[in-house]
Amino acid sequence: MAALHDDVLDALGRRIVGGELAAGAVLTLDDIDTEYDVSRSVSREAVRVLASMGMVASRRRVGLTVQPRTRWQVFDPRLIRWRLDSEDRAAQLRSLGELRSGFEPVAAGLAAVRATPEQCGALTAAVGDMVVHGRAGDLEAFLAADIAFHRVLLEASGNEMLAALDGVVAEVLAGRTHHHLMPTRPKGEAIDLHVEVARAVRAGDAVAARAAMESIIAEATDAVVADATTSTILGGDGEHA
Amino acid sequence: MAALHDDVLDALGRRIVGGELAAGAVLTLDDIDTEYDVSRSVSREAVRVLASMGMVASRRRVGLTVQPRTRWQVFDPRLIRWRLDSEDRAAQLRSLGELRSGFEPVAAGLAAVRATPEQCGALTAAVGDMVVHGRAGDLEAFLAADIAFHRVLLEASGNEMLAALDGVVAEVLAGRTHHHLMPTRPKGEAIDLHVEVARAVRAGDAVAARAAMESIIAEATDAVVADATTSTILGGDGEHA
DNA sequence: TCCGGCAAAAGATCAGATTTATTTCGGAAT
DNA sequence: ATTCCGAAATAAATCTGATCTTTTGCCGGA
Repeated sequence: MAALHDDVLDALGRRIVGGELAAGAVLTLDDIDTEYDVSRSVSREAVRVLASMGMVASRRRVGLTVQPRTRWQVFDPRLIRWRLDSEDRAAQLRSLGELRSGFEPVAAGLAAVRATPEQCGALTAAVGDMVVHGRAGDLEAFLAADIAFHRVLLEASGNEMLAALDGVVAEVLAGRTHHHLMPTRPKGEAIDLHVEVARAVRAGDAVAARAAMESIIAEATDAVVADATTSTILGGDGEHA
Repeated sequence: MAALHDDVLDALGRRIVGGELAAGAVLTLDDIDTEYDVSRSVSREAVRVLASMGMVASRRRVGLTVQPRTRWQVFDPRLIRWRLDSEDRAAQLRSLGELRSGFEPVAAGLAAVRATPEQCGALTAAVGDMVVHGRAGDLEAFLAADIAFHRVLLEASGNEMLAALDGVVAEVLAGRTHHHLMPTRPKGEAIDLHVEVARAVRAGDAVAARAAMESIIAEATDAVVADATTSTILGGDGEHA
């Protein structure tokens, strides 16, 4: 399973995100052919995708110009992944968090109106898992249940654009857990809020679902901010290269 | 300015969005070469981008399989445009509207905290234009000012993902105006709310900015719903095939 | 019935020809 | 002598047709 052009795409994407290839830098297909020892169509296909993400622009006689960040399609999951893997991680998580505070309450409100019985069941099941694993202190299992909960909720919103953001939410939750921005044992009140969202959705209470979700996000934001403050006091968060 | 592969990409994208090529349908590069009378790398590059948007998946010996909608990268501006140009327009506008009700209030709140003096000035100027053209009943000029207002606000949020949604908002606003989901003359109260957002941002009042923006969206949603209801009563909205 | 190898189908890759936009150089007019 | 215009040179993307590789379905034998 080679996927040569995919390798080149990934390598170039990371170099651009990482800043090695800054905005305004120019390179040619020939450079890429030589550097990665691939043929024309391989470099071309990689570059074509990069161009479709707004990261480079190609002009005859000039070459490929790296575009400024304002042109990037920042909702592309690949780009999000690259940024999360780079020194940009903190900024990316902050952006995603702020975004989430906007759309997740809306999704909760819509889900209360539109969720099918099956989705209500899945939501309840996920909450049950969160309670169990939260009490047991199994962070990975808790994370999985948390991700499942939010995924079902977004899907139940009946809005395909909100549903498409499930990957974003999963990344944020996973990032928080794996970079130790979570308490060693999930807080009881956070879990209670998830229980409340599930209840409100089952009851068809959009206002309550929305309010509970807003509290979840607010609580999460506070937790991250508190941790960041602590890290700063302690002299860094250990994430920078 | 040929851009052969871009033509093929556009044609294929529209066929998939339009439903002519439904999920599960398979086609081969050879089919594309023949049908559009282009050579391999042209079809390949078009397909590569389509694959990066989650619309098709390619497998050796099988060909290109059109993917179900749940796999699509629905935040890709190209896909949004295709959907807005297709019979899917109503659903796309609804999705975008719901999404907007989530993130625009957040953006307003952040802008109140982060907007630079220049951005405050641009916001005030845009609001001024809205007032003038709204009173004059010049819908196109009003639309342009409206779009400018929201663009500046999103940019002032200091969050590049929110800023990247400016195209989405512009499409929604333009779609509403051009498909006559707006009153012939913009409502005074809607304009007043924009004035209030600008004032709150200048004053650094995040809570007020957020609240005013929520009112703007709610007002807009009501207007569209009211129109849709009227259209239904009148026997259809003219958008269905 | 099950296993292994053969052959075809289709995507993946390659080397090379073509097109186009920029730049530069030469000549003429000022 | 300088500036302006146009044509030729050139660099780089774009496109083409052929070749390679992998996957899968089929067939024959155990």
